Formats: sequence, structure tokens, C-alpha cells
Amino acid sequence: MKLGTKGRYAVMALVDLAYYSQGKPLSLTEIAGRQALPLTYLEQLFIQLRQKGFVVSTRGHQGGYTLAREAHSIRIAEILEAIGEPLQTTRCKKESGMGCLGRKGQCLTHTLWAGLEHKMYQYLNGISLADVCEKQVS
Amino acid sequence: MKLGTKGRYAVMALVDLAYYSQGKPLSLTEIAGRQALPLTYLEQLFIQLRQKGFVVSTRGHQGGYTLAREAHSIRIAEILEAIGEPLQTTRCKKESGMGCLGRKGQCLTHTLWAGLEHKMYQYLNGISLADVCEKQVS
DNA sequence: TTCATACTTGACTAAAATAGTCGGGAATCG
DNA sequence: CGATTCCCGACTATTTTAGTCAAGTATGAA
Repeated sequence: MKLGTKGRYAVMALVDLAYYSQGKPLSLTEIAGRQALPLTYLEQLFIQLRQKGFVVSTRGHQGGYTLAREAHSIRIAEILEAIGEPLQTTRCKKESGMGCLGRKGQCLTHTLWAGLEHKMYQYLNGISLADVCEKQVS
Repeated sequence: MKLGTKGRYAVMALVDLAYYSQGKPLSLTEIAGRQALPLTYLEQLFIQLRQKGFVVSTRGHQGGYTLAREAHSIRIAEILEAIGEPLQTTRCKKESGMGCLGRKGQCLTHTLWAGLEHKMYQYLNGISLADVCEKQVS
């Protein structure tokens, strides 16, 4: 139950972008430097973030990335999902009856884990990039 | 952000123990069979659970494990901690100023992750083995 | 034009964590 | 005794993580 760097870095970088960009593109070099993140790793992450429609890229000199959507409309849960950070507490596949489903008397703990997953999602889906920038995190 | 088997199996097994034991010791063979868990792996986990005071062992024929404490007093969060399931969203060491603390302007996301961790702990610390048995999980 | 900056992409990899297995022991009961 | 059951340490295969590296392509400025 640890948060990996993929999800952590993606969110950190997007928050940095939302926080420091004034409509102008920010280069990954700048973001990586400010947040102390490995540049080449960030490059990988941002390709995915662009493909998923979170950011827009501007190539060449003075280029960089800009948020493609409003900061207050981008939720943390979305980012984690887009980047492939699982957020998974059960191993039961909904399809094909894998895991504890499909057996009887088993997995007394299923609702426990499902509840945890829900709590986590609820929290992360209730917070936007803008919220983090304004420290509106409860 | 995935729950590992260590934590999952430990909780599953203890719930099974709380649910099926009538004061009598249950063998790991029985629990492992009922919950479809690898026996030798469970043995490892239960040694730790015994050392941490969650269960009492009875050796020999008709032996097995019994809960050492009341089921309603054992919280899920405790079990996960005892078994070494991290439940960790930040990487900042409290001591020695590692991580984002100690720098300035960095880790805008710190409170975000700390908040998530708190939510998770709150949830798992609010549920006991007895609650899971009675499906009193909200 | 040329050059430096920056994004783009795919392949690759070292190290750590995960999820166990295996072998041998020791205690207890029937 | 001997079957059962806990006890313990060592070992290992696989997967995941957390990146690096090489080789581009696009753009703006000098």
C-alpha cells in the first residue's frame, strides 16, 4: 500500500504547472528542476498526460507544456488513473468471476477492501489541481 | 497503490479465525484451506502475528491458533502495521528532514498525500475484526 | 541557415519488492 | 511412537519499479 513515483511525480508536476504557469508553456526542464524530479522520467509521464488530454505541448524553443483543461476541473483521481497508478485494494476481477467472487463463504473481507478503495477514490476525486494549489485540502 | 498479499492474507486469516473459532484453536491447514491461501506463507505471517500478541498458539495434535484479544478490540490498521504492510503515501521521513520537508516551495502536494494517508488510516482504524465478521463495514 | 532548446518515442536495465517455496526442527496428544 | 501442528531461517523466481539511453523531430532566435 505505497504510492509509487509515477503517480506522485505526475501530480507534483501538474500542480507545479498549474501553480507557476501564467498561460505560458513551461518546459519540463524547469519543472523537473523546481520539483527535483528526474527529467527523462518526467518526459515519459508527460507523453501519456498529453495523449490523455491533460496537457498541450509546444515544441521548440520557448516551448513546453500547458494545461489543456482548467485546473479546477482536473481531479487528482483522474491523473492517477491516466498515468496508470492502480489504486487497487481488491484483486477480484469483476468480469469472469475471478477472485473471491464466485465462491461462497469466502472473502469475508471483500466489502472491507472495497470500502477502503471507495474512501480513497472519494477523497482523491474530490480534490482538483486548483485545490492543491490553494491548499484547499481537508 | 496496491494492497499486497501480506496484509490481505493476514486480515483474511484473522477474520476467518474470529468467525469460525469457538474458543477452540484452529489449525492453519484449516484456515488456509477455507480461505484458499498458501499454507507455508500463512505460517510465516502467523509467527509475526503471535509475536505481536494477536494470536496464541497451541502446538501438537488438535493444536492451532486462537485470538489473543477480543475480536472487537483488534483493528484492521493494527494488523496491517504489525505484519509490515506500509500504508504509506509520502516518502518524507519525519526525522532528519528527508523528502520534501526541509526544502522550501517544494512538495505542494505534501498535505494532499498526508490527507490521503490519514483518510486510509481513519477508515482502517475504525473497523475491528468483529465488525468485519458482522459485515458492519460502512 | 544554423543552432540551441524542447518535445517524442521506443528500447533497455539495475535494483528492489513481492510472493512465495523448501527443509529441517520441536512440541504435544492420542 | 507417530501424526499433527507450530516454529524458523534461508532461499528464489518473477514482477514491478524507477528510472536511463539513444535517436530522433519540431520550432524559434540569432
